Amino acid sequence: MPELPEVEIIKRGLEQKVIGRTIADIEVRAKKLFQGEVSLVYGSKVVSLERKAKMIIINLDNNYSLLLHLKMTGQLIFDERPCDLKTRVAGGHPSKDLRACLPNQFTHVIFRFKGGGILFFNDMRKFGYIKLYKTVEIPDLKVIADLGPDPFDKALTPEYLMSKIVRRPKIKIKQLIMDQTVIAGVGNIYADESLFCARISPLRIAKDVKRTELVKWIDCVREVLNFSLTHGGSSENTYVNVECKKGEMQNFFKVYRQTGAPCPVCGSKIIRTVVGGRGTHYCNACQS
DNA sequence: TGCCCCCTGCAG
DNA sequence: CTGCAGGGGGCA
Repeated sequence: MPELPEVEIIKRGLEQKVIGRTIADIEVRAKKLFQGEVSLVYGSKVVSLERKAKMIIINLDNNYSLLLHLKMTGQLIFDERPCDLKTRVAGGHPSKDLRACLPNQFTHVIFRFKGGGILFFNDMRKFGYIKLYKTVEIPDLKVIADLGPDPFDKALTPEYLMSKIVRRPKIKIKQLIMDQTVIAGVGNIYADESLFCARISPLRIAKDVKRTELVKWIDCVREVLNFSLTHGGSSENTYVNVECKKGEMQNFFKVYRQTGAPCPVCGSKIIRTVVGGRGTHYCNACQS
């Protein structure tokens, strides 16, 4: 579900809530979604958070780190209530905002903090995960080490993209920009929206995309991601922030899931097709 | 490089 | 009922 803006918003929200708090208890309801020995985490304090592509890393003060991926439907919800660590019963009722998120049959992992505060990991489709590693191991994990630059990183240049394209002469531009080893954090929504912004068809063979178009696309992807960040991310489906609030970006989609609707630029109908097994939306008149 | 799959819910 | 869903690993 969440792509770069949504994960970034969750990460920023979590920073405000959990940095400096001590993890007293972890309740793992779905074993599959938590890999590692929970007791290694008990008594450790959260020192910092990082986002890498669509992953969140929670660094602890005992030389361990938690690596989280929300995949399609993961949610991280923070509840300020105090909690009895023996009975695992929270005091009082969740706030009105949280009620829609807490806890439900999709709550698979629950962190309880010393002195109060509960973090819920919900995931309807159970694709997400939390994994415990030694902090020093994180940079060498394949899923981290292989990542391309963040879209806002100055290392993302047309020359860099062209260097990636050379090795894969048949790849379509949309598949290229969704490859996390090329660019970290762009998923289906922002691939479609950024390509529309740059007037590049998602079906174009990447090697046929001109340098000037790549320059435009880099501007566009940054613009689209920033726009989404300022509008709270996309909540077309299950995305909510740590306070269980939806974003508004879905109200501003120009092509994504707008099949049959008029193109906001030229009025012709938005088309849906499939690229790399993913629903792909574009304007055949504006994008070539 | 393309397809299947993990899992569950929802729209048509 | 079928098809679809924003991720991405594993397989041929």
